[in-house]
Amino acid sequence: MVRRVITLLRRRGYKVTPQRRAILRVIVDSQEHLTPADIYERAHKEYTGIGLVTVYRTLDILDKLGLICEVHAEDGRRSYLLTRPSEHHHHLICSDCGKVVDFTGCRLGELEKRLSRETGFEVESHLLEFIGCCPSCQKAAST
Amino acid sequence: MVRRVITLLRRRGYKVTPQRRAILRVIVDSQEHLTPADIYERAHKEYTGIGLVTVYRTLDILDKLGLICEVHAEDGRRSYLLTRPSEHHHHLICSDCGKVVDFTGCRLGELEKRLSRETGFEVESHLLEFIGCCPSCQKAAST
DNA sequence: ATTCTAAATGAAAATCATTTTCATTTACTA
DNA sequence: TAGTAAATGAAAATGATTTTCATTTAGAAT
Repeated sequence: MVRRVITLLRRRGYKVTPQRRAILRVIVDSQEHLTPADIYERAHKEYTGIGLVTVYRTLDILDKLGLICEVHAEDGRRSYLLTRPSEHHHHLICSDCGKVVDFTGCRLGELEKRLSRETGFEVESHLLEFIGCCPSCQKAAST
Repeated sequence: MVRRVITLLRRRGYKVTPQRRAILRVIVDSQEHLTPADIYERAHKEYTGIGLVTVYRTLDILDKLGLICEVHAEDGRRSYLLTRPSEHHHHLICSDCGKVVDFTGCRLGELEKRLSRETGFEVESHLLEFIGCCPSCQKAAST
């Protein structure tokens, strides 16, 4: 996984630095969505010589290459998640603990067509997120 | 419209100040989505003795009461729009000029049920935004 | 009408995430 | 192995939002 991304980076003319490796490893190893600060904290343990700025810059690149994707947190902060090879997907976010579950199959093509027809917009993309309470937080809440 | 909101504010125990009236009038008079700074600027013309902080605070209240709703801008800034009485609606946002068009009828109930079944989440709400290019920006772009 | 009090306000400072700057270092090409 | 453009880190800048706190005020109570 990391190897795949590294190859892609090189092919696109980006240099592969220890910082970028560390950041990548953190993202790949985690199944959660992480804020830049989270990633910094973890990567820093592995490779001390790394700055938060570099994390931001690397995340920008990875995002641009479509290797990670941004999650809109409710408070406006951003966080990132590794893009699954399945491409087009959306998030189901727990409003309590922040856990993120991916899903695909949004079936919004029909709606998109309708909107184009009715408004004249040329639709480029969409953002779909469900907010809810995950099973373990439901359990915790009922205690 | 403004009157309706003012009544609601009073009923909920909020005081009706000239600042709040000015902010309300700005929001009701505008069909666009406005950032807190936009609202401040306009309200300030009408009622000079108003601060940006008060705008933020008032927007928080109006949002909490469901009278306005937040729009996720792509750059992470927020902006607000009067909630139409039609309730549940979503946005179609022009990536070029930022124009926002509301729409209803998202038909996500089916998907929501599927997600609940598959993940055990208790879905509370969802966020759906389409990003695209509005007719006038399309025209401008082809010039 | 006047008094009273909790709520609301504004100015300034604090926060906090993110971006920019710039001098230094480094990955990779030739 | 040397040369160069890209990458880095530290610090400063930015910009939106929030907090603090002393002062004012809306609206209830008298």
